Amino acid sequence: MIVTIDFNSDEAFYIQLCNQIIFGIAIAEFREGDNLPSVRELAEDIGINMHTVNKAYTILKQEGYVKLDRRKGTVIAVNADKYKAIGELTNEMKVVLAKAVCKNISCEEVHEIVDKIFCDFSK
Amino acid sequence: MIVTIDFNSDEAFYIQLCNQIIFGIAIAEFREGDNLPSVRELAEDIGINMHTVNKAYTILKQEGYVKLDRRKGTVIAVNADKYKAIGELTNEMKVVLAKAVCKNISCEEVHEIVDKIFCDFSK
DNA sequence: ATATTTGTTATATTCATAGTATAACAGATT
DNA sequence: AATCTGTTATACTATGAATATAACAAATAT
Repeated sequence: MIVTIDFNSDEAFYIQLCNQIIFGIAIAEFREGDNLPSVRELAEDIGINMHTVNKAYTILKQEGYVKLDRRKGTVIAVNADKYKAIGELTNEMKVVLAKAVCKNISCEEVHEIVDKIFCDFSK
Repeated sequence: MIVTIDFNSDEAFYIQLCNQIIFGIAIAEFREGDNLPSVRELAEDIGINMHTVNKAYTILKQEGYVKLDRRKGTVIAVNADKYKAIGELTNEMKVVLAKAVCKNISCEEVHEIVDKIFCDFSK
């Protein structure tokens, strides 16, 4: 998978990295057990500092998307604490859906968007 | 509506303000034409600086949730550019739903969460 | 008319975070 | 022994968040 950085974005580099790797897992381009490039290698590839990549990896580890394997390095390992995940998802959705309601987007229209996104992930 | 600030949150004050006011519109606690407290009054009430409140109001104006009425001050006025709103909603949902997919949350479970949140808004 | 309130703008300061840079360390591999 | 992994420490720069004081134009109220 090709990880890229938008240097003009107002989003922090380490956030962009986290989101792209999570995206990669969602579309199954990264699979359980796959190892990510080393912090130094990835930093070199995309032209940013090693510590910024390390920060992203550390967060992904805390949030249960990867783990450290002393043999391979950082590998994909999703800790599916579903109960916790649903709670976090609900909170994030509240903010997003409040905007939708303000803009007169209906519940049915949201469902359509959800279906479309899920469909995109599985192909 | 009572606007509050979580001083221990890692979210910026002005972001918290924006989200709460958007929330207030979504649950119809704020209605079209209602006027918000003045920047100085609200800042005084919640114990933060005037400019921080002004920053939130400026963003809400840019994103089409309020407008300036020279007579009343800042009033609720939702600019429902639905086409644009759906595009923004879709982008925000992609990030949130990617996490959901990683954590094995199904499309149906997301629909249930969406319904529950929409239900909460309309009461 | 005068005083007050509205949002807005300008300037300056403090503080936290993001990102970079160089260096070193413990485990594991080659 | 040399090389790779993530990790930690320290230091620096730049940017944004939040505060503080001050002033301005437009509208309102007395």
